Amino acid sequence: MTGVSEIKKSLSKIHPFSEEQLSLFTDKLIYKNLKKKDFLLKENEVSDGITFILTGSFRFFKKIDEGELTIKFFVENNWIADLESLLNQQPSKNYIEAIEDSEIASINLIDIHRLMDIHPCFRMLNALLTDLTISTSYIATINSKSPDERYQELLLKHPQWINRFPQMLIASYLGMTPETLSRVRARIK
Amino acid sequence: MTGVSEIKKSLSKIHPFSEEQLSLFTDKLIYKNLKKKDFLLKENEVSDGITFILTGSFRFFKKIDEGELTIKFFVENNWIADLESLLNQQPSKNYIEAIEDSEIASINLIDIHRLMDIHPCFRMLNALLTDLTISTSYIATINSKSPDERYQELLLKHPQWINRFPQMLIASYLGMTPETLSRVRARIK
DNA sequence: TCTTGTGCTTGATTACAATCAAGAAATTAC
DNA sequence: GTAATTTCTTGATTGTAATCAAGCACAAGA
Repeated sequence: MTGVSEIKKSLSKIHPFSEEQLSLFTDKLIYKNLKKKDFLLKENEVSDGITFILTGSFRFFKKIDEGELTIKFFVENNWIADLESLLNQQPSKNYIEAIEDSEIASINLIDIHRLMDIHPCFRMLNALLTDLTISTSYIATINSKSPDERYQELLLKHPQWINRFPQMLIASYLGMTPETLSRVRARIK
Repeated sequence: MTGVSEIKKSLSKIHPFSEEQLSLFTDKLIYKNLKKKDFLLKENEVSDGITFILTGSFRFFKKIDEGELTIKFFVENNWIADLESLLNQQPSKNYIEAIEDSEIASINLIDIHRLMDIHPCFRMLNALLTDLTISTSYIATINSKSPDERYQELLLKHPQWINRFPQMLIASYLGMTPETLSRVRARIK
């Protein structure tokens, strides 16, 4: 039970790869278990590939002054990476940390490039990158909505996150203090 | 004078393409002139390629409620695109508008793919995508710095922008009202 | 089991940017 | 070149989220 089928399913969504091609890809995967609070990537490290989350969850955050700013959450059956660091092979400005104990499978950038060289169709893997970008919607929400609206938007888009992750992290993601989030919650439900 | 040399220079920065390869690329370029306030991309359109700015400037923004949120500025000798729309070929949630009269050269996504199929080294074009992402630093600044600090950071990073673009756009980029920016400027210099 | 610590809530206060408003300056249009 | 429109500045006021603070709930650890 390596969870390889979920990975193949994920790849099949972006392109109708043949079973043989899928296996070429999954043969390159490196499996790992991370404990809660382990880091997948730290500031100044260079991201060396992309990681599929088999089980568990992660947060993508940035250290600022004394605090931390949570930029994204990632849960099982999704790919995760620091795009800025990965594409230009430059030191990351961010952290990726396991929120829960997690099982992951990673593929190296070098192996991805080799695959692309062998089968041009693997350039379709680029489509995976979209989910790794910071969406303009997120910025718009943070920037122009009230705390109440931001929370309600999260309730709509990712209701599962709210009970799964500590409120301080949710608050950080929504760009407000834990106190404010607590009051928002009291107001809303 | 097509400005093709600037484009070759830009490509050479990401990979040592041969002169022949560079020409294969530039042969596919489509040139165009845009007037101030013309749109390169509008909401719900699907981005069909990437564009090199030969002269002029653009702003990447999103409509929110009654207003607009400027997310990025782009000036000459840089590539521009809506990554989210381009990679997944989905309708854009954003606008790209010329701030000044501009000359541009665009290459189609289909042509990029063809190039990648012919010469695997063209997969290095992916490195161009980094500049098109929204950086976590931007979010951190918007989210955790005071208006004064945000302005000073812009003074350091992009001093040329401040006189080149209208203050209402700068204010929108810095996530504050034009009134606040005006007061910040009065305080700071 | 008790202790220690972390996370969450609630309260009081404060700081500060948004808003509303009006006039000046600058740009655009005719 | 003048009029018209938009942008920028300055002022007064207000709303609201951050901050500071204290107590509670719960979990982890000894």
